[in-house]
Amino acid sequence: MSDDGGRLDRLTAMLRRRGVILPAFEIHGGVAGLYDFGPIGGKLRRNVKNIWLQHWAKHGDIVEIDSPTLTPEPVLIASGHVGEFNDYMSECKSCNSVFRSDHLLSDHHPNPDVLPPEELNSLLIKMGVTCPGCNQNDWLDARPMNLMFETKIGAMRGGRTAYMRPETAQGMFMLFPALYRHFRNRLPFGAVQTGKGYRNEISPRQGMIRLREFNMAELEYFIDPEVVPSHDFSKWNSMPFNLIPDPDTSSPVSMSIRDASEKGIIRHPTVAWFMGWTWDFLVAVGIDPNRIRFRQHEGTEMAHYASDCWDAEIEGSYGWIECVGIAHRGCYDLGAHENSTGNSSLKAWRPFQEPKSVDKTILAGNGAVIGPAFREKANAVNAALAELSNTNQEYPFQLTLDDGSEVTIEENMIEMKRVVATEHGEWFLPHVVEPAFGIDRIIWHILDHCYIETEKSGESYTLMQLPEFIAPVNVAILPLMEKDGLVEVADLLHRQICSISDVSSYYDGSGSIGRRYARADEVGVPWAITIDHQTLEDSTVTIRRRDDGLQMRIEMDLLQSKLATGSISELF
RNA sequence: GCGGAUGUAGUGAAGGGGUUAUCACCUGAGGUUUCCAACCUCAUGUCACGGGUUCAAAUCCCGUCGUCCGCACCA
Repeated sequence: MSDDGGRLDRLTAMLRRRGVILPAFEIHGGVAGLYDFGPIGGKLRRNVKNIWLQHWAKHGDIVEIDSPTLTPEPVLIASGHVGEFNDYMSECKSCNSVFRSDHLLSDHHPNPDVLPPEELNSLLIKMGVTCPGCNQNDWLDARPMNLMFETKIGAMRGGRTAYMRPETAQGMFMLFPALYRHFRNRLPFGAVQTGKGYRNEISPRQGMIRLREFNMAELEYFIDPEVVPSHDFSKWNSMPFNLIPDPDTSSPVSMSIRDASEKGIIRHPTVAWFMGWTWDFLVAVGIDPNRIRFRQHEGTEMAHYASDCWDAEIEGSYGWIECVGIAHRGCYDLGAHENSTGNSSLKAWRPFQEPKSVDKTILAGNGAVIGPAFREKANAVNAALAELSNTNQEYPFQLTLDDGSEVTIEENMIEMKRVVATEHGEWFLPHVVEPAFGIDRIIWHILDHCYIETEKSGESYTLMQLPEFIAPVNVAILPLMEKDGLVEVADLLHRQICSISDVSSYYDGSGSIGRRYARADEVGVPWAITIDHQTLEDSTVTIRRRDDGLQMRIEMDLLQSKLATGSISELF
């Protein structure tokens, strides 16, 4: 937290005053961790989301989907969220401090996070673990702290338990079969989704940084783990990234992502490739490139699903904050959903280069003997026999079944079978690389980085240097005075500009012209259009550039066509 | 969840058991003004919510909720 002389306070006050971002439900007292996007903020978020979507859509193999926020419990049990977000907490009876039970036991057990609550309780007593606050050993029973919002599907009693989704990713996994068909069974492909996620944080702090309801934007990119990807890193070659690898393997470096990938610091090329695209996106929407770094998760902090994870962190008024997580999730999710449902539609087909002829001899059970001998276990015995690689057994031998039990196999139970088959390919679980963006945190840092406090004729002056295509309002329409027929011309121009798609304008006729320029600058309007008496004569207006106040005169028709094509800046 | 601080116009602050609650900026209306926060006049609050004490509460007390800081927690 840098001492910024109150800049953070002035920025948040401005964001409230101007309707960018403000606490939600304030007249009822407000709720921590819930924020409104006002008229300016709402459009800003829309623009950021649209650019994000377009950033991925242009790859050609990534499509947008949308799935419910309300998620039935079994989905989140399968994904591991019900277990993972159920950290157990122990409360000290004498001083009421609360700690994570597994953290208290970290010196007494190799991995206490796997223990059930009864063992946590007994181990706390047995090991004499004392409260870090008051040094007493007197604990209430550990109870789960579930960070998900729970609800019921079904209005009456006995509905199904559900949760508000803690991430959007599961929706993409549920849609894997539809995506696989959509892409004609060919990997790699991806799906993106933007929307709300929910986490019932214990104590949300730091404004927009930790929210209870937040905007996320996630991409799931499905790949074949056996295909070595050939990504083109050339556009980032001359651009060293600030990398903070897992301290166990390497120390912070500044190097190109291609080199980091080739040296194995980034463990998978596709992760490196998405780091590049992530960097492009962040810079495009107005994040200061010098205040971006990528930090690799250490083994211990890696989420339950990830095999490598890099966070894009952005430096702002709250220090370095992780705003994007790029995780290699392996086949964890698709496998987990297959296992818990028994459904096998989450696989992809990998054809062999050449069809494989399989000509092998296997041990097959003789049904007439095995059936009567093992009865209900007969199927398991046959399955275990089929998996035996050694067909030259000495009889009798012990066979281990899937459930761990052993049976004795006699020679008369067995028939040698020769199997001839042609295999054209195989089914496999795709791996997935997931870049997950915290939209609110990114928007916060855009505002933080673009908020400029300067001086103008001795007075303090603020301006929001948003990139043009992010700006919530594209142009401000300002009649020099509200009389002599200037209002009518200005109002018509305003409505004409608003009818151009993806262009927004606001009309401002109150106060001096300088004051109105200042108001527009404060919320980052890139262009201010002034209607004066000359406009009435020749249909020209002046256009002023936000960042330097430079003005030029232009015909209204040309202005509109330039706005429609987003090419105003070419005029200067 | 614990401890401390705190809640007064759109924003930021001052005040404080007594009738019309201050200040600055902002915002709106009118006037004035021919291009960078000019000026003049006027307007906007039941002082977080609920209860209590009192003749009288924005002020004192209790509770609730929120916010900030510290602790703890945190993909």
